Amino acid sequence: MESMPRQRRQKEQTATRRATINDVAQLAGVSKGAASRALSPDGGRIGRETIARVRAAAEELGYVPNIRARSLSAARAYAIGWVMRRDPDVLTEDPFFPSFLAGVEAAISVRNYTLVLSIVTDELEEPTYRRLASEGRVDGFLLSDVRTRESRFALLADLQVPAVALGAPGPSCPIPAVGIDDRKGAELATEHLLASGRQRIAHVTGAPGYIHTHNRQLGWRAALRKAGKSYCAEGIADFTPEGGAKATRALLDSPEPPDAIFYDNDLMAIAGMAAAMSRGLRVPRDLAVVGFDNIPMAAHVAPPLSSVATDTRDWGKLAALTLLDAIDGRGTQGQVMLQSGLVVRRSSHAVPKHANGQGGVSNQ
Amino acid sequence: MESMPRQRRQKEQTATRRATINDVAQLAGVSKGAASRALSPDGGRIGRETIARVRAAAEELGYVPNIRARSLSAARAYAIGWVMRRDPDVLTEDPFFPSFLAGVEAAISVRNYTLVLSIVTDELEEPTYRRLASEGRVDGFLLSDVRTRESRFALLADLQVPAVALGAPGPSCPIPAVGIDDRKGAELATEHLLASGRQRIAHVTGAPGYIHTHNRQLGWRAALRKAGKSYCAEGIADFTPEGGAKATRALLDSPEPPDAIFYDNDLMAIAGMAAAMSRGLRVPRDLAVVGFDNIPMAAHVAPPLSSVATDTRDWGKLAALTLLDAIDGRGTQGQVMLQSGLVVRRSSHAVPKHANGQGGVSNQ
DNA sequence: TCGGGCTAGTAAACCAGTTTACTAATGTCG
DNA sequence: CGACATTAGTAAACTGGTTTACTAGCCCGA
Repeated sequence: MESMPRQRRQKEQTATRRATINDVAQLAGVSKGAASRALSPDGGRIGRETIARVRAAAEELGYVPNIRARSLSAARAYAIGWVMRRDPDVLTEDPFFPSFLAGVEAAISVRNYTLVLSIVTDELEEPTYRRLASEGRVDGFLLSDVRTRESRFALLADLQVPAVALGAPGPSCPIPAVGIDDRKGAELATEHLLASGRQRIAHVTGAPGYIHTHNRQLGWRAALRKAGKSYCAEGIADFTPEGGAKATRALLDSPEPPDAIFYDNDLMAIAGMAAAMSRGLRVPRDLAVVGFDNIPMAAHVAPPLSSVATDTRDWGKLAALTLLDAIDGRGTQGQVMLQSGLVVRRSSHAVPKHANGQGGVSNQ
Repeated sequence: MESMPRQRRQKEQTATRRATINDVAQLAGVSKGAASRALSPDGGRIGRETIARVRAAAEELGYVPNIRARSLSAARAYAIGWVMRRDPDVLTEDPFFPSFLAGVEAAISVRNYTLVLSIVTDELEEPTYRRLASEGRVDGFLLSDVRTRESRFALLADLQVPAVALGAPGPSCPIPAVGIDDRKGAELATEHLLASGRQRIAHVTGAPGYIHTHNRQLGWRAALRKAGKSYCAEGIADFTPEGGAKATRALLDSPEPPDAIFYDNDLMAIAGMAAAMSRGLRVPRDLAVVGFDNIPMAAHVAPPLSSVATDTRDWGKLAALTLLDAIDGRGTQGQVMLQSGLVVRRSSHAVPKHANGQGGVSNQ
């Protein structure tokens, strides 16, 4: 009784009550149905003069349609969901986040959609998808961090909700996908290191089991193979600074240490550079480094970090648009790949020929 | 006609349709209203035996209440909103984000609430608040990045939607607030630098106009005053690595350069360290550095960065709980301040006495 | 045995929209 | 000039829940 919603049971109350379509209809002197059609953009079967009168009334009352009522009637949530699974102790700052979200927002807000975001632990991932879908909270999902063995495709088929994968999951993927060309990006980075004269180019991976980790690995390998290199030391890490630092130390401790390392993201690359430098190695002279993501920080560490760059904002925009299309039944089944470019900074500069014997200390 | 939602106009269709409360009531052999009450947690006026029968029926049908219908009837969205204003070109990675969100999610999901997140540009901020509120998309807002001259308080009062401020906006704030003690944190950092023997402790601020920027400035000043220091060089920056680097260079160029800098966040501190080191300064010997936020990266740069740490996950949780209380009318009007601690790493280590004249080069 | 209070349940109203079924008015054509 | 579309509008049904108003049945005491 005491927790009853304050807005109930009041018809003619003094307090400001939000105008409903009934109010608009009454003011315009038409029926509720006519008002509804006059306000809908594709308003069929309604006179031009009536449309004007209704719209004027709506304007005057400051009428904003109640999305809850519309949702119920249209059997739509006018919202999309994004469930991010994040290990609670590895809640690293994700550069992907803000600009990707800004892109999503730009795309969906003009269609009057909103984004429902959940950050969940492993065991809550599936229940969260189920809840959002079966309660009718969202009309579709963005699927980030697609795994190589992806259980969510089956889950979504079961829930009968459209989705768009963020990444390049390959031809077997049953849903549309919008991603960056990880493989190509990794190839670019590796080729650049080769071109700058490096002989032993190692790789520090992101967390295993993810499509993007896998594709970056493929790109690195392909570039090495094309160049006829057999050296292919690799450290398995997890996208975190700590993991990157550890993997770097392990590589440097190996009998044949690398003279260049390509990292699957910038956070690891920055931590890796720090680890190498704290052992007295000079970057880029003794060790060249390239990262991935091109976070704002990359340009402002010492030395500035080369990195593979993508327009994440565009990515978010495109992914969201694709999802809205899928929701509307205009399913583009294909996969879109955004190109990425390499931003070269000092961390991977070539060592000048004449400088080769100059400082002449360390591992040479 | 062709774009008509597929689920309409079908009563007895073979395709799987989600069970409604009518189905449950029918299966249990009771009326719709009885079923509703039997399923509600505080189900009054209903027999124990009936409750059991209805619940069994719901279980059998895999019934999940439709939030859209419930929303309409209860005049609640069962969602909270978070509108982040972000300059599109300064979409820096925000360490605050993921763990804070995880905390929010943990708090609201058990109450069956969801989070609606918007990242908007300046001019879209107010319209977004208006839209989310007047459409009835959300029941309340989290207000981040509270400004010193905050226009959103009036806006929210106008919209008649509860909100919780994330920060410590001071006693004049008309809504409850949950924040970290920025002032205390900054004081801690500054006192630590003083204790490590630094004489000229400068400050690089975050973007001006924000409460937390202001409070950190107050803390820094208070610590200096308490110690009787008159030196108080300050660079105005904006929380971005680039801004931090620029401000650092300006401070170092001044006639009386600092021997320590306290930065308003880690991103700036890391970039600042890099800028200083690229000029040949040694950290911590020539310049001690302390940041704020303690992002995971902080421990993995060279040298490892000292920083003011807060449990952002707890913060998110508490803020969300406070907002839910406000939505339910159980308004705690007060302000909660979470304590933060200092994590000391190498970037601010004291210079050993005997080492003072040892390297004996630079600015001494 | 009758009226009063209590319990458990039903039918219907309600939330605020959209859509359907129907009707009145107008226009067109044979 | 009457049959028939077409158009513009109304009233009512519908979305799927919650809540209210009402009723039937039971126990109890007078």
